[in-house]
Amino acid sequence: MAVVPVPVRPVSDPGGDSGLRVGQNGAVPFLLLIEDDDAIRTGLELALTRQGHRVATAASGEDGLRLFKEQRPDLIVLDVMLPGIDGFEVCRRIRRTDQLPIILLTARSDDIDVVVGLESGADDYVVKPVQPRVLDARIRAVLRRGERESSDSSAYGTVVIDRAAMTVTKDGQDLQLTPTELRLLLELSRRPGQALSRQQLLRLVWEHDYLGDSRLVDACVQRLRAKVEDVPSAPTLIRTVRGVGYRLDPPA
Amino acid sequence: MAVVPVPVRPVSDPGGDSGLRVGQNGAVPFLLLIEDDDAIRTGLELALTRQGHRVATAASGEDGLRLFKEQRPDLIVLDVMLPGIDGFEVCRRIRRTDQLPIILLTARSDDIDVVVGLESGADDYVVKPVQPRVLDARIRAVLRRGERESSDSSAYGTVVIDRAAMTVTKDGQDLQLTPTELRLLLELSRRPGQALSRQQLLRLVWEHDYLGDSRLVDACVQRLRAKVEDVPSAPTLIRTVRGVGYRLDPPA
DNA sequence: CGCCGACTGTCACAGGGGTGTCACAGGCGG
DNA sequence: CCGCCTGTGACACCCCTGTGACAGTCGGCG
Repeated sequence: MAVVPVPVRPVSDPGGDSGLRVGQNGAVPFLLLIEDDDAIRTGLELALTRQGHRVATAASGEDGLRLFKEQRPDLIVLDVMLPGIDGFEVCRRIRRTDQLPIILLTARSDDIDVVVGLESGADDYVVKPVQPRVLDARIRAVLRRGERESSDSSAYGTVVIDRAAMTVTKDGQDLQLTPTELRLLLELSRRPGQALSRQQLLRLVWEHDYLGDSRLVDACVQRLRAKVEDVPSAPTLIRTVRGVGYRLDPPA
Repeated sequence: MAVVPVPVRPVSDPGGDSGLRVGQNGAVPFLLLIEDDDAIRTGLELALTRQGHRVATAASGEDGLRLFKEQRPDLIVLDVMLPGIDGFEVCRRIRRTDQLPIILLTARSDDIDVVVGLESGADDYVVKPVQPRVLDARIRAVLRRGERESSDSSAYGTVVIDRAAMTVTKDGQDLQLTPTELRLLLELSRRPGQALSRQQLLRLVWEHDYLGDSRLVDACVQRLRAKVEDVPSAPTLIRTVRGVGYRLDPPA
């Protein structure tokens, strides 16, 4: 029986991405709000700005498309009922070339509209009236999804852990970790800076409660250090916490 | 773990066709539906199956988590009100280790719930009662984000995969791949650089959940390597990820 | 300052498990 | 009827892994 020992990334979210994926970690999201109703537009702009976004606004589909091309926002909040070209069409035109997240905003709550909206390429569909904090939550959810897909690897100095490829590289070249070593490193890297006891590591990596004392964890840590550390005898990544266990130090 | 009274149905397959549906955006989505209400669960399972998904179901949070670990679905539809651990908690636990899309499903439409739900890591939040076609549209919208826009042809060194022509060439001349070999290579190439477990590959290429251990995948990989690799005994394209499965390396 | 105990690092080795490989039989279509 | 593809089981090999013993190190205490 071939038990898969390490969590495998779901197949539906592939590794790299070729589209432009803006909105980095930490950076302030830059939104484009396209809405023709002055009151709603101003109100939402204010609310979203308060919640920490940068907001550009447009009052028509044409303006919206133009502004989109100029400014390259991270996300678009798009009203459906617009004079001229409507929201669905704006959405489709943008989707012909770009992949950025689009949230449709509408007063119509017909199910068929939801389906049409989502099929024209939108990522979410929100019905007015909407609480600003709800819209904010949905914006963050959509942005979060994008970040997840583009960055599923973490770096510790020159050591890079790629969870999708299930590989660990150091100075760009592949470290040939064994399955157990990889699991150990993945579990440690899931909680950077946090000390994990041998007991915890046994449960997490070996999946059995082991009360007896053996040098199992130590031996595996040693082998891992031999591959990961610059100077295995003076480890800087996988630190020993005396009396407790081990801890993976985040990069300085 | 305590035995849960409600039986867990592993997988229901949308009947009928099993042709080469690798052409466009790939395989049938595999969903996990976690919902304790029998009527709703059965209804949604039927509806989603009709819409072309493969669906596994669970009636409690515990069952859901267990099934999730076993089956590795592409997406989870998760009821919030569950006996035992609730949907929010299930969501958070899954998010501790995995990135797959999660859609929360609930009868409560309080704004605060939406915010809490999305912040616990969900990708979308749908209020019951929901039209199956709306849920389907939202599922597809969420999955669409994760799909890499795969071009019609991609090159891996001297090996060129032409999705339109459904041919694979090496150094310009046609490799006569068998249907299964072709599907395997196409599935791998849809996620370059991502390690896929044998179980995932069985689901994607052979479309059945096979828990027993046979050398099926290995044998097919071997045959594929014999045709694709320069030195089949030292593969550079289809790499083995020990303890996990296989991975198609993107060109350097 | 030095001793002592407890904890940790290190290593070699034997056993086991995962993977590559192959041959064969059944299935399916030409 | 024939040939190709495909799934299966067997088998060997190699690497991984757990274990125990021992040495080295750290901290505490007198």
